[in-house]
Amino acid sequence: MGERRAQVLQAAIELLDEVGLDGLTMRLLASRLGVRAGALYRHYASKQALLDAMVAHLATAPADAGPSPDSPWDERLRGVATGLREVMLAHRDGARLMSTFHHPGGEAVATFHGLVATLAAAGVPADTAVVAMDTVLAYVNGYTIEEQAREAVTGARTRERRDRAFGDGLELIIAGIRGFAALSDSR
Amino acid sequence: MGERRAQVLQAAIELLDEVGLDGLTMRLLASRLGVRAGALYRHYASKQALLDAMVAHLATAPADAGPSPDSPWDERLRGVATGLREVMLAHRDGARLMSTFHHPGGEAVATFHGLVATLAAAGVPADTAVVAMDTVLAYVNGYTIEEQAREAVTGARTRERRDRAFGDGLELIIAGIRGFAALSDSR
DNA sequence: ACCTGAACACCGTTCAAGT
DNA sequence: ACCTGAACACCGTTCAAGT
Repeated sequence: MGERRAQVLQAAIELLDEVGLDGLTMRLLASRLGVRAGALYRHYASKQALLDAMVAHLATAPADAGPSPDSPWDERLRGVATGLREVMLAHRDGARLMSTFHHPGGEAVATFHGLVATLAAAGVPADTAVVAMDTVLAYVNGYTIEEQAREAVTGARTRERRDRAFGDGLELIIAGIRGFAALSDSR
Repeated sequence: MGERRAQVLQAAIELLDEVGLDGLTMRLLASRLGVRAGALYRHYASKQALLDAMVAHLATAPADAGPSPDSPWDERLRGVATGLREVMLAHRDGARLMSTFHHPGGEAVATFHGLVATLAAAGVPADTAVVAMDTVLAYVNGYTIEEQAREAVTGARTRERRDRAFGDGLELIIAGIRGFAALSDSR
């Protein structure tokens, strides 16, 4: 059934990479599919619904391939953070697309809670574990949105340099989490 | 000379609070001023130029009133971070507006370097100080963008709760900076 | 100096009607 | 099931011409 629907979604993602989020137009997308704009509304109720579907699809991409679930919490946290950034960087304006509207897609909630549980098991108090996750996610979103915004204007900065800068900030936050954990450990 | 120009800018900011960034239209703005859309282009070369002017104006708002420049670095850092969030929260879609395009407006660069210098003077190695600032700014941007995005959809969460969550994450990062500083201190 | 009128090249969305 | 044609109510932007 949702055969054509999937084709529309894929074409939309390809078009995103070509023209960016602002250039992504129902009319242009329709012309790529050899169809008039109105026809798209048979498959998606609105442009917003299509964008939501794109986010959902990109978020369930290669997913993790991160460290195994029984690795130490800091390694798992690094895996989630860099994985999330990777997903965002995989497509033009990916960070802006994903951050603008994400009622966190089900599976994301699961890994979130799983990681919070891991932190808690590793000695981080439960509420601090939640703060830690929220902080890391805000950092990743903020860093990557800026990264892609710059990219569009004044290129420069190799991927290597950006990876290092991102990792440095992440280590800073991890060190903070460790400090909090140690603090409540020795009470 | 730039008399009318300032009126246009102010009307644009008021309209932003009323209708949000997506509702802010050259035609609607013009009608608020009792004028046709084309007339606005005598004062701003494009909508983008007007948005840039809005960012510049909002960024130089109440500014800081933060702790004095000879306070300890962590207090100053808290001041800058909460001040930045405050500026963004002061207007509807403020975070999105400011993050989308900010070639950092001159004065912001100054406080940035000043704070890096303060961190360095407090024993943080110079390069770690830069990482610390970048991390804090990414965190503030990421946190506030999400905060305002949620606000538009599913209200809830009192201002108090949001302030506390923001502050908790900030303390986590500050703890991380402290750890880095102590690490290189004792080498 | 500032504005109008009118146009140009676009948008998202709807809906009868076709195949 | 899927698409066309055509419309509706919008956009940003330009530019002669008016005062």
